[in-house]
Amino acid sequence: MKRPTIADIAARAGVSTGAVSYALNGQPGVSESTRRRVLAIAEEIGWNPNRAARALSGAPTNSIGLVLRRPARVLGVEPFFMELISGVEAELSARSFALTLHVVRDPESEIAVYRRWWGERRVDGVLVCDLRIDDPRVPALEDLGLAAVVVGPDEGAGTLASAWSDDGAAVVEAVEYLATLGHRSIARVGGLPDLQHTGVRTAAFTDVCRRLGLADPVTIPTDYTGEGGAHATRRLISSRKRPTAILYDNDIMAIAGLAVAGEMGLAVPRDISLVAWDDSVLCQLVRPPMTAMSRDISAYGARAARLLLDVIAGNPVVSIRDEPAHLIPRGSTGPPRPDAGAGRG
Amino acid sequence: MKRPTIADIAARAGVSTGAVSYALNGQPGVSESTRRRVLAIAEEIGWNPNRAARALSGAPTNSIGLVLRRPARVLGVEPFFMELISGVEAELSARSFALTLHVVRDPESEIAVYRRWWGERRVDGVLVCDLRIDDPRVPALEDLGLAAVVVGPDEGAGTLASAWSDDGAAVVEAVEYLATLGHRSIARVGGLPDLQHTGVRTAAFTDVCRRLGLADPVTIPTDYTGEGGAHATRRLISSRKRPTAILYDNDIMAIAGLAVAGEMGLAVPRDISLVAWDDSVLCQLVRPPMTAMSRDISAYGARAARLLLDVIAGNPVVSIRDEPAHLIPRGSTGPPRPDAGAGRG
DNA sequence: CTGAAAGCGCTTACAG
DNA sequence: CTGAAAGCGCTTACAG
Repeated sequence: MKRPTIADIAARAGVSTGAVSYALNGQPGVSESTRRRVLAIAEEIGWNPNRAARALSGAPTNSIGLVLRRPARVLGVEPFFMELISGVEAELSARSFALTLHVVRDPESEIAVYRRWWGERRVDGVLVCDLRIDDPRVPALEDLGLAAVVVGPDEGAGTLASAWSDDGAAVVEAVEYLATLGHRSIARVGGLPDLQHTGVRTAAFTDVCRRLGLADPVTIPTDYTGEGGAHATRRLISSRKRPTAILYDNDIMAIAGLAVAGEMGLAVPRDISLVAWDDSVLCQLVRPPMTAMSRDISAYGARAARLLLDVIAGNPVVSIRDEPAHLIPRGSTGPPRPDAGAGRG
Repeated sequence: MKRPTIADIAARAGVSTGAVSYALNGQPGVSESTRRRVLAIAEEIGWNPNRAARALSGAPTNSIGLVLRRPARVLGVEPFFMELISGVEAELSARSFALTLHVVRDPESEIAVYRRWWGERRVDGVLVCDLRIDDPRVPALEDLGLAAVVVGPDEGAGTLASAWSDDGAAVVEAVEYLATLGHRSIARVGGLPDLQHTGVRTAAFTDVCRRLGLADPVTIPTDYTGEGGAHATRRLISSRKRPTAILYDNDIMAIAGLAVAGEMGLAVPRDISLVAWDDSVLCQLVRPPMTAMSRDISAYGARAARLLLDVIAGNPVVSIRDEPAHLIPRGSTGPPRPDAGAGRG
């Protein structure tokens, strides 16, 4: 099939291509009757604007970019990203924006992709995930002047807009819940330690444990994988001061931890309580079902996408703070046994 | 920052923009020394080709599209798609191709997106997933002449190229394994029944059960969700002719089935054996770990992407048949108890 | 080997 | 309200 152009429409309608352009774009400069005629013809011959031609005349490309830098096997198993993408998509498709996705290996390639996209005029803006401490992407994006929204806490986002929730408040909720159940020794299996939001959670965890007078707040850093979670759980369970409750930074690790507890002869929650972060259906599929910090990830994605579209439209930059994750109690948490914890025996 | 153009390079090098273009694209028409000078300047000023301008001159857009039509919550929890995307990406980024992703609700929108992409010249080709019986997308794509590769069995793919594995062979392997363990009554919890690959599996399942003289091969169709899998499992376990083994069409449903079996007082694998399809890490995180049909999904994605690039390049259309999934035995399968199965009691 | 020019399909001041 | 024309940044025959 040959792609119809505005020249075809102009010929049929007996007007200039300029008039057709005005009519199609709802600009003043054509009579109502001409506009209607043009619109009808465009519809009839199945015309679609050639993006390249529009972009060459300075129009936005109507697409945004997302670069992910987690290993493929983590991406596959982490429901987080796909849920985020679903939410982003819901917002974009309503406005006929496209999402361009790229998976890279290292931070340098990530910046190189931004530069290339900017140079190629391939995207109007980007969503930035997994912000790190002193992330070099922030100044790079600021230099380029590429519209960008950080999906994460605004700490370290520089002049870029950001959309996230208060992870610190969520950590506090989880710890206070466990403390109320009677736990005095709570450990945490954390995500990648150089991520900004991991830092936020770790700081909040340390603070609230101190404030509540709990045992030394231990956080074991991991890479978010099931193996990482299993390994950390093994270490915690076999440590001299075994905690009575563990808070995990995602749900894959929590479920791995549940299996490890079973292997090591501990009953959940009688001997140890486990709390997952992120509440994908997995948490309800295991036995006992996992108590989890639940949040609407696809809503985050939608919110971030909307913010990015605002930034692209030139609206003033504001950062959005979404609702924090909230605790859904299920079977994996309960009061500690009076004699539980190797530190007390 | 202002984007540098070939005019900038031409001015610096003291040649015409045409010469710059030839030099940059490795075309004949410029001397070696000029080429080197041009390349050096382009590198120095950080030039990137403006995609829009190139596309307007008929160049490919160097991007491919993928439209997904599963509900957002399924996408999030199904490791399949993200793994597929990882594999596609691995192949694309090596050649500087971009992936444009779109999530839609119904088949009509899916075709509308193809039409729009084609009209806009937004992508050079598309990857088509979840092919259905008499899928209207196939003739639509054939009409448009948009390069396309079906990720799935070639049944129903028409003149489009396809890349998939022999799901039938895999089903046979699973059933023969269970039969060898002594199972005579095997049921299946299938995926969406109107998907082509579900049909292939169902046909193979029916055939092999008949060939081995097993009990009536029952397949319960589902929507691939954990709830769907749980519901189907409940039905099978409480049916008068309770099977001694169940084969699931994905791993989420298998894990849901494992939980249901436990709730209903059945021990796995003593009372019932369960086999998952797709072997994400989830299968190893539950207890007992799940026997699963394992396949390298990201390799499928890479293979399909490579094939699509071939099609875009105008190479002859060939369909690829990858290695079938193969069985990884774990703790969720074993011999049936002599008295197991309500049909025998 | 090189330059000048047309053209891709749009948008948008600029004249009428 | 409308038309003729320039321009976006490339590519590519066409002359020299």
